[in-house]
Amino acid sequence: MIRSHPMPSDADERDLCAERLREALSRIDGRWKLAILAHLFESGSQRFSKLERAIPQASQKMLTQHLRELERDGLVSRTVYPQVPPRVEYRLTERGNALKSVFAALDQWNA
Amino acid sequence: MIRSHPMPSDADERDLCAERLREALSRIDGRWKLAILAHLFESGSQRFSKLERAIPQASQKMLTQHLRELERDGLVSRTVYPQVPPRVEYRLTERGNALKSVFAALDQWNA
DNA sequence: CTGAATCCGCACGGATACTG
DNA sequence: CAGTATCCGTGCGGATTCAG
Repeated sequence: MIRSHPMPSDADERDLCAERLREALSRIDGRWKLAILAHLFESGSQRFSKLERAIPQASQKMLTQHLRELERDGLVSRTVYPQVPPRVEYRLTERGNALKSVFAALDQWNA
Repeated sequence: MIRSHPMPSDADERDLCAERLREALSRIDGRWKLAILAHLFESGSQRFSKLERAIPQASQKMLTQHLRELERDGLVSRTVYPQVPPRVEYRLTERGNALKSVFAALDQWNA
């Protein structure tokens, strides 16, 4: 008989683990995401124009796009203050802050 | 007077740090690198054909290419046994093994 | 001020065929 | 067995323009 829910083999476990890690990495993958996160780590919260001036090499499009992805993945929160001119603040979520330990491990490995 | 070797500002430090982290990440970035590393973590050492069968979704080209990059970056060592048919073994270097702590941190964050 | 929309080039990865 | 070599499609990121 062929099981509809076969026992996961060691190979399956390993491959799934690699896949999950890749998924995790994909959330911080992007030309300017680390730079964005670094600025938010340091300042707690930044409005859009500040980030723009802080990372001048990044185009407006990429900044917006990366911020949207970071927001979608729950690493960054976006707050719009209803006023003119518009004002939007980005800050790290708890999950975003939890990345510190990952970066610490990575930095240590890198040294 | 304009210094030829200006003191690095906090901003410079941060940006450089982000750059270094990105460089570190780039070494494990690649569609199949994590899968390769996972197999090597588990088995210690694998020959090319074994990896090929273990990761059938990856094309031969990508497997070779990623292995070359992992070797160039000092994560994996490549040993050729001069015989016919040829036999090549890949194994993790110390630096490659040291990635375990990074993956552990990443996995914990991911949970 | 904070975006959205569009066009474009290039690098990455996939498919296939060939080689020592 | 363990690769090269080649072609090709897609997606990411950059530059520019428009909008609320």
